[in-house]
Amino acid sequence: MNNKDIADLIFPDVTLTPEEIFKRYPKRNLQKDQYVTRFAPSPTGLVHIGNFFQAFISYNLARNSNGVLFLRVEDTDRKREKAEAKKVLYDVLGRFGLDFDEYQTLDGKDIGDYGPYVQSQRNDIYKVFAKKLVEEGKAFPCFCKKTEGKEDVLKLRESKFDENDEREYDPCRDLTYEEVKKHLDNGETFAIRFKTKNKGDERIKFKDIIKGELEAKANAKDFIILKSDGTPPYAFAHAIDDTLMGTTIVVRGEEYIASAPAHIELFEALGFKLIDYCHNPLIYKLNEQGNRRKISKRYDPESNMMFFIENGYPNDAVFEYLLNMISSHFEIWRKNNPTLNWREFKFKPNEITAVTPIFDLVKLNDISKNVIATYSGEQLYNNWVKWAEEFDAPLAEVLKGDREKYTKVCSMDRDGRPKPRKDIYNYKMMKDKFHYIFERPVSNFEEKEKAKELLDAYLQNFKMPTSNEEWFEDVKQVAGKLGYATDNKLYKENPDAFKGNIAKACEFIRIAITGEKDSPTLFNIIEILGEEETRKRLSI
RNA sequence: GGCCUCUUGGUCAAGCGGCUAAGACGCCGCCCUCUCACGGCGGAAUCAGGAGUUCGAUUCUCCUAGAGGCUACCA
Repeated sequence: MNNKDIADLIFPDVTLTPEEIFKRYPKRNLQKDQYVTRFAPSPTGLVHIGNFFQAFISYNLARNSNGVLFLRVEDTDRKREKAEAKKVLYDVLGRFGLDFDEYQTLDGKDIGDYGPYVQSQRNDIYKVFAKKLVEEGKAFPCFCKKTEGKEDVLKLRESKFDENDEREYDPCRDLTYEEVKKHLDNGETFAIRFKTKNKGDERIKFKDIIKGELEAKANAKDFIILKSDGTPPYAFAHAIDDTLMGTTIVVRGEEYIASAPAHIELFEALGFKLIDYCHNPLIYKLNEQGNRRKISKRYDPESNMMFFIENGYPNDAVFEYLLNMISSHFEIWRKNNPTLNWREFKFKPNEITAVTPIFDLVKLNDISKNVIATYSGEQLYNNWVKWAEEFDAPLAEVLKGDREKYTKVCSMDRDGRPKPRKDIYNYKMMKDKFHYIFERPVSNFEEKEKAKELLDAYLQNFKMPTSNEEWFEDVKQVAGKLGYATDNKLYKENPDAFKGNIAKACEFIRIAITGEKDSPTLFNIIEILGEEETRKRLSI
């Protein structure tokens, strides 16, 4: 009895051979610089910014090289699988408009020739290769008790710390046919483990596109390739799928560097060609002590991509921010090409920054301000309404109730200006920003008497201005008569001779109308509010 | 415990053996006769520490420290 018999014993249903599988996955027809990349998330119920970051890198590599981008859903961990999770994944991807060349639709239709693009539908394929490895003596059935969950693992690890042996050979690695049969007859379930050929003292060199040449201890562990429920863990699925699907470059987080030696040994055992790895840094945040820590879904709302949607950041702002983290050349490129779409920016995988970026909301806000500054008032209005329809329905009704008015609000200090205002970084903040448009503000004057004097005088001769210049002339006249300086130079030379300068006079009007000391050009606001409302606000 | 990765101003960073060590965000000051914003000008602020290689190290090597990752029938 040999390995072939053991293989047939444990995989009686598997009749296909790897060759037959390969026939279903013909080699892709590619030019030499075209990349085939993939996004391979496991559906967890949210899209994490770190995963999205990888997706976005892959997206750019594929698009910039005229290559192929596909989506593969890695739903092999049934314990973590959540209902609706896949829907969430597709929803978020769709919102950001990341389009894939190949994927499976939500209702289960495969688009592309290399499917199924969902791992839970590929179990038959994995088994064929697992059986082959068993036949060749490169893998074996293991009947040991499972380790499950983090706590098990921690305990296991502690017990291992005492041993100096680098090998982790499994007790079941040399079971005879009879022993396997006996376990089976007892009704025991089994997993399939890879049988490492290493002894624990070998070293291995491998290449990472971002980090360069790496060296590490070679794998010396009989790791699982098929769990007892018949599904493969990450390593095995990765080897099979990325080979069959013709991936040319694997973008994944740097937490996988440590397991790369195991993956390489697996590829070799399967007779597969190695695929280029591109281990990108994880995204971090700074904690209170100033240390880095992985951005986490528990404490950092911005780790969830929905954060940006809910707060109304334009997609392009998020993309530009991500690009900024991917490559420091982007910022310079952007400066030199202020009007081009970010999609025009090309980068090579080896140019991806090797150091862990820290998520910086302030920086994102700055980028977002610049993106929003390129919008016309009308565009901004439309985006605002679209956002509000989903996240602030009452506001959406108000905005839609007077399209002309609110388009004007959005146009203030924007349309017809070579250098528009840059103080809006998301749609959510706009309601607060323009609160004085929606309702009369509370006005707090530091010098109420003086303010009233000026406002009364201004109101007395008030007529709706037709231009900014006209408006300013009116204010100057009224203020001048009351003893305000209309010439700032004169005022600076001798401030005591005046009640204040024209800026002071404007401040009173501004506070009366907006409740704020800062606002867009007052003339525009008066124009939007209309004569009646303006008069009301001027009388205090 | 072992293995691996990373370390330039507050943050993001350029640099790839020879520089007064770019630039961006943030901060501060000045200018721009309504504020804010925009814009312009200017300012403070950085090579984790220690050895070594070299005529010369931010750059190469080693050590130390710090941060992070992996060490699951999770990805």
